[in-house]
Amino acid sequence: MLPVGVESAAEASNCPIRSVLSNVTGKWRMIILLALEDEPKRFGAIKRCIGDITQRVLTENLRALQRDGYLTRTVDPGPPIAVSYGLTPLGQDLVGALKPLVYWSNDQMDSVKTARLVYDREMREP
Amino acid sequence: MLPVGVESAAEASNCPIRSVLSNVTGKWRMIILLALEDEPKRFGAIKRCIGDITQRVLTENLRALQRDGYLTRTVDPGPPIAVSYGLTPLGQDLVGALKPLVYWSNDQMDSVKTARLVYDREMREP
DNA sequence: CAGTATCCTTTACGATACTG
DNA sequence: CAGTATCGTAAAGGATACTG
Repeated sequence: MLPVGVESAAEASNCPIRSVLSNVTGKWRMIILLALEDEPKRFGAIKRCIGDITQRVLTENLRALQRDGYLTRTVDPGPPIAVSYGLTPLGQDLVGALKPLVYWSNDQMDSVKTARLVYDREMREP
Repeated sequence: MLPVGVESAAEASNCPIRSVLSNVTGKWRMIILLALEDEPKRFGAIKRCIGDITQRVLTENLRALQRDGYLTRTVDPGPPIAVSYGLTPLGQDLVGALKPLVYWSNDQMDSVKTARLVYDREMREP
């Protein structure tokens, strides 16, 4: 396996997990990427598709994904203005690598929830 | 693909990404799981292996991973006390699903860093 | 429609000291 | 050795209002 440790702060930028993967994790980024899997979508469509994300946070996360090269941003000045976001080839590749993990999460959701119940019960009173 | 949207807060607990995967992401959890891939390790060994994590944060994240059923915690009361952490079968399975993504991050690290440079240059002055 | 701007709360993390 | 306790900082996110 690849090494997971670093000895200096400078070295952390050479760690793929710290420099690449940590930027895809977080609460919303995987969800946004998956929302664009099938076809490009406009800002409002992405927001409605996800449901529980605010406009400000969606904008912020779209920018970060665009910066890392996963998304394209296409502006059709209207009026009304229409901005469309789509996966780049790199983004499509990432989603491909991400999907096994998403399916795994779906398959093991019950196991994880059960584990939490057990832990919370056993740890409450010794 | 699985749906990524929710319409209520209660519904979010049925979303595998929100309820399972989001708990594995974050700055340290994948790194900790990978550090235990080959064999169980004691607390101090994990800390040395990762390098740039504090004792408090390591404890916190180990607890969370244990709670979700990915880690076992075995205490050998000393003195001196020795606490060993290892992957459960569920945890091993998760690491298996995680590795393709880690290798992908390693392979595409340069692409991502280049994308960031391009974005930062182009967005500085229009 | 697709953002910004502002304000506020929560969460994660870092640093350090102390303990069975 | 493997924590816990305390304190402070920084990043992420939520709510709401405003704009070209």
